[in-house]
Amino acid sequence: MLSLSEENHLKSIFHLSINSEDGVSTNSIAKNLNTKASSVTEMLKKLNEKLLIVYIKYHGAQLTELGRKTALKIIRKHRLWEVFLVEKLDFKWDEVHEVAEQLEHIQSEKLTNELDKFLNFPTHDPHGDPIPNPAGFIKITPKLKLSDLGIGETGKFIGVKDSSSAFLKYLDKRKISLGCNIKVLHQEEFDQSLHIGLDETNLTISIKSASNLYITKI
Amino acid sequence: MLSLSEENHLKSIFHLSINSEDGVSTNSIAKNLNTKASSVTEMLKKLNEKLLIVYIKYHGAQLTELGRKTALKIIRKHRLWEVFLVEKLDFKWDEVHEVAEQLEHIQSEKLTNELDKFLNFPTHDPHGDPIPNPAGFIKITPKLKLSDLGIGETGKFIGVKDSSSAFLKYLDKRKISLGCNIKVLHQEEFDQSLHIGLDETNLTISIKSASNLYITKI
DNA sequence: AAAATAATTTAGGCTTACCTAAATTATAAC
DNA sequence: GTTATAATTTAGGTAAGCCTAAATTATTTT
Repeated sequence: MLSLSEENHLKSIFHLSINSEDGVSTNSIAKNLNTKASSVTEMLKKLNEKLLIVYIKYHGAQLTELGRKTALKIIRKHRLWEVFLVEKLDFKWDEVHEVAEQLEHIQSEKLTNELDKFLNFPTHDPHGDPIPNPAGFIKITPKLKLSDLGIGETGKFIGVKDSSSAFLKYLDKRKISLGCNIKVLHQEEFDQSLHIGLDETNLTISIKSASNLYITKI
Repeated sequence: MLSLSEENHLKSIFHLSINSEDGVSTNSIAKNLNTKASSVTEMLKKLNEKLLIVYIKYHGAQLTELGRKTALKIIRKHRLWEVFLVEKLDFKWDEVHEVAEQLEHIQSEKLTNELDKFLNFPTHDPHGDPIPNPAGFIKITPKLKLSDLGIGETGKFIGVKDSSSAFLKYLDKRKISLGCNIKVLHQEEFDQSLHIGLDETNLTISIKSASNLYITKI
């Protein structure tokens, strides 16, 4: 079993890996975790010993397959809890992170899988990020925005990019809620604003708003 | 903010206080937490400093009002999570404890109170123990068993004493589930078994089973 | 390519929360 | 009320996870 700090380092390396082909640097991890480089070095040695990363002195760290799976299991929990908080406990999308950071470390496979079932096996968290399966498998697809759709296409609303309270209120007022289907009906030439069709109503949103909505094609 | 270990010590002292008028002994806490007396002594000094307990060398510890409230807030979380696990995630009553031990340490008042609301403000956990309110207030009432009711009285089923899997299956089969109302219709003189009325059906249960069911009078 | 700068690691400390063994105090037995 | 026993505390040590400052290695500049 991994310590809280080990888990956090793994997660950090995973997230930082996405935008970097080779090893993740000591400094970037330190910045990410709000800690010092020397502390990170220590931890990298330990994770290397445990075969979770490959660490070469002065050349950063890379996750092994085991490390990747382990990180994704933690991320799975994080994202499931985020869905729970938003869908069941009325948290706003910008309030969930801090709590999910704690909940992701709870150790109980049964808990995680039952939660998954209870939430009806969600595929994405409220920020539009995909939820790994129990084995730590994830299908990486580029995040699609509503503004990426062509006329006539339909997308399922899975998350927001900017989760400012102003934007969330904007969505609330227009009854645009997580999971609803949005069809792009027409685009204004003048300002690129989009006419969209929701379950019941049609409405117009700015291109700026549209590029703030993550969707999956249907 | 308290550390995990501080929280566990407080909780332990609270539970051990119930069956002892004066201070809780160092040894009993050590036994309860699976740790050594010397470690407990250290912690008692610290909790005393923080005004959570009154600790007198060689004479054990007693919770202060602050310590009691603090302990009860942790216990509130523990019991709410137990309800969640049983009611929403299909955990059995004997599977919840280990997970609730972890969940009780999550820090977020919003989370706790939203969970409470989501669960519809339950008054008791699946073991029949009362759930403190957000301020850490609890009404201590002796645990009432179904076997304590008189003929004609009705109780709400709030928990079990022995949560062996055999007994839980017994309840399942008879559709006796948490929260249902049970009316005592008649008692056999021969073996003291009870005829009881459930929401829909009537049935007979042994006195042994009846004394294993915690209820609140209605 | 040497020098300057930046990144990283090492060395050595600190705190928390444990531990064992020895010393001290309380309690029970006589 | 001593004495034996049990409970508790103190002293001193360990591991994890953090830190600062100094030393080392990489990288960038010139």
